[in-house]
Formats: sequence, structure tokens, C-alpha cells
Amino acid sequence: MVTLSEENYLKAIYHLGNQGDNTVSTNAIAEQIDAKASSVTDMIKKLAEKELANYIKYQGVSLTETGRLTARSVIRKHRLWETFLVNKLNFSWHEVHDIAEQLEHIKSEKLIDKLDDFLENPTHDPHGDPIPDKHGNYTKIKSKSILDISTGSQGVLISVKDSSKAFLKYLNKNELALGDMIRVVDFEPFDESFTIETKSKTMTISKNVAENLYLSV
Amino acid sequence: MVTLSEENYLKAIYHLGNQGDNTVSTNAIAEQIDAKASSVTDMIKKLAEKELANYIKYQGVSLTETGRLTARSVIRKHRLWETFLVNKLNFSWHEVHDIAEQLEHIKSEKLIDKLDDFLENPTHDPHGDPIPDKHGNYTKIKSKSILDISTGSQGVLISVKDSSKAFLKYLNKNELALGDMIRVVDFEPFDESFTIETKSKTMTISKNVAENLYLSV
DNA sequence: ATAAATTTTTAGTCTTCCCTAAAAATATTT
DNA sequence: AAATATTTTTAGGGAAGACTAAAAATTTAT
Repeated sequence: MVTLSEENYLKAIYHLGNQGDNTVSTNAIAEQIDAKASSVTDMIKKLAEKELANYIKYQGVSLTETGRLTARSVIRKHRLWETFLVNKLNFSWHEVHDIAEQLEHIKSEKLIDKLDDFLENPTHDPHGDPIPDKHGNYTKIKSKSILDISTGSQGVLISVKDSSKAFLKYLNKNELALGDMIRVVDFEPFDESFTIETKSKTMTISKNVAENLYLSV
Repeated sequence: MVTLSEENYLKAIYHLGNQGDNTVSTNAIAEQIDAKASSVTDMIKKLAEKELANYIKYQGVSLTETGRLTARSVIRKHRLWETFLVNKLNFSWHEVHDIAEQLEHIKSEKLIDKLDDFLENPTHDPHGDPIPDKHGNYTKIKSKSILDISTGSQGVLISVKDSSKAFLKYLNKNELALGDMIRVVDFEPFDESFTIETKSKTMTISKNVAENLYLSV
């Protein structure tokens, strides 16, 4: 039995350790979870005891295979619920994170499998992030940040790195949505801004925005 | 802020006290919640401090207006989620209770209102129980247990009193569903059994079953 | 290579919600 | 109206998960 709090820690370690295989520091987890480092140390010990994490004092923590699978299952739930909220209940994508954060802890295999079917087995959530299947497998569409794409090339907007409300609202306001075809037409070295072109318009985006937009390659 | 545990106690008091206005004993709550009486006393004190319940030592507990509304809001969530699980995810009605028991604690006004709309504002859940609206109001269809209905009369199966898995499975097996028109054709005093007639068949039911079946009057 | 700064851990507490065991109050018998 | 039984409360504690403050280890700077 994995508790709600344990699930949150597993998720944090998974994300910080880029799938949980890299080693993660106590402080990094503390910041992510918004807790004090001492609380993190307590929890890490517990995870290690339960063989969900590998832990050497002062050396950081990583996930075991079981821990990784558990984390993926929580992420699967989170992303399926987000998809439900946006596609079925008509939430806009910047409103769903906090609710999905609660829903991801509901315990029922059957529920999540039926939800998956109800949503017609989506492979990506509303932010473009891949949804693991029930065995924890998923395929990530290859994409690159606009920052790393050469002027003149184009691609479909696959996902966004920053999922803060502010950023998602910016995208809404500027009518940029996942699935849009985007062409990078110019780069201005002076302020590191990019000019991009969509089906409906041409606009200039800052470096800050560009690095958060991922296009298919 | 009302905690998950507090919500469960409010619900229990509400149900035991027939809308929470009757006084309920510590032991009754303990049995309902599956906790010890001493734990119940602790929690009752807390509810009274938060002005969700009226409590006089040794005299039992009842809900305040706020407590009653909070309980109804939890019940609203529970019944909407049950409706979702049955109508949208194709669960059968005996499987949904435990999952709804978790989902009812998800915190988001907006979520539950959108869910309500998505389900097309149902007035009754899959067990025939009324779903309070967002203000806590609901209309109960007038119904009577088959035990209290005179032989020869008929009505629509409105709700079931017992929602245990065993009973719901019995109903499924015998093809009795909410909405069915049922005529009470005979009563056998010897074993207090009833003979009932539906569109598709005639069958005999025990007193035990009869008292759990409510027909519109 | 030490000293200083930072990170991490330990030790001790707090709150929530549950428990057991014993005491107090209320109800039921006789 | 006692005596007995039952119910309810109090007192004291435990596990989970968070915290503060201080100690220990590690890293960085001089």
C-alpha cells in the first residue's frame, strides 16, 4: 500500500530525475514538493525501506524499478484525468492541474482502465505530454524547442514545457494550441526573439516563450 | 476547511439522524463509521467546536444548519460520481460505492458543477436516491416499501433501501431494475413472502427483499 | 589545505485521527 | 431504590507526516 504522500514523492523524484533513473538531491525534492528538507529525508527513508527508492545518505535518491512503475501509474492517472476534464467537462487546460492532482490518488485499477476506454485511449494529455499505458509504457513524439530549430523549418506544436497557469493563459490569448502547424520564419539576435507563422497569423515571441514551445521534428 | 474524516462523520450523522436533525448516539456513529466510540467522541467535539454539530455530553449529537449543508454537499458529490460511473463508464451499480466514497472528497466546486451538467443534471442516482442540487435542495419521489403496499396495487420501482453488493447482485440476477413497473399480486402470511409481477415475469420474493424495494405511490 | 558555506541528517515536537483501558454517567433490572 | 449493565467520556498513546533547531557531512572558496 502506497500512501498519497508517498505517491507525491515518487512523482517528484521521477520528474526531477528524468524518469527517476538519475539521482536527485534532497533539496530539489523539498522545493518541488514544497516541504522542508528534513521532511524529505524522513520520507526518502520510508521509500527506501519499502524498496521504492535507492538511497545512500548524503548521496541523493533514485527510484527502483517498482518505484518507477508506481510513479508512472500515478502520472498515467493524472494525465487521463486531465484529459477527461478538458475533453469531457470542457475545462480549459490551465484550470485542470490542481484537480488532477487530487484525482490522481483515487485507488481503483478498474476505474482508470474504464476511464481510459471512455476517453478512447488517448496517447497524450492536453499539454501534449504522453500518457503511459497500464503497463507503464508510452511513446514520446520526437520534438524540439523552437530555440533549437533552424529558421525556415516548421512543425506541429506537440507540447509545452512550462505548464504554469500564466503561460497557458498566454497561449490561449494568442490563439496558439497543441496541434497547430508552426513555421519559424525569423530570429532576431538582438533580443533573441523569434517570428513565427501559423495558419492564421504571423507573430513575434520572446526567447522565454520560444524555449517552452516544442515542435515535431 | 473540512477534512476528509470530518466529512465522513457529517455524512454518518446526517444519515443516522434522518437528515441530521434527529439526535444520534455515539455508538451508532461508531458502528456506521467502523471506529471505536472513543474516537467518535473526539471527532464530535471537533465538529461542535467548528459549529458543524450540536453536542451535549452524554446526550448525543445533531447537525447545525452549516453541518447539514456540508453533509448534503458531500452526498451530492457521492451521488453524482455514482451516476457518472454507471452511466458513462459502464460500471454496474453494485461496484460503484467504494469508488464514489473516494471521489466524494475531491475539492472543487467547479468540477462538481461541470460534472452535473455533463450528466445532464440528474435528479436521482443509480440506486434511486435523490441528488441534492448545488444549494442542497432535492425532491424525493414519494414511495413506499412493498411491505406497506396493499395487494393488487402497483408502482414504479423508485429506489432500494439496502445498497449492499449482495442485494444489488440479487436484483441484477433477477432482472429487477429501477424504473420497472411492479404489481404486487399476492401476499403469503405463512412466510411473509410476496408474489410480484413485472412486464416480463412473475416471481416470489421474501419479506427481506420486499422491505428493501420502494415503489412510487 | 583549511576555512566558510551549503546541504543533509538527526533529534525532538506538533497535529490529525485513530486506538486501549479505565472512569463516569446513564439506563435497565430486580 | 439498589444493583447491574450499557453507553459515553477521559486519559494516555501510537503512526503518519509535517515542522524547527542543531549537528554532521559535503562542497566551495580562499
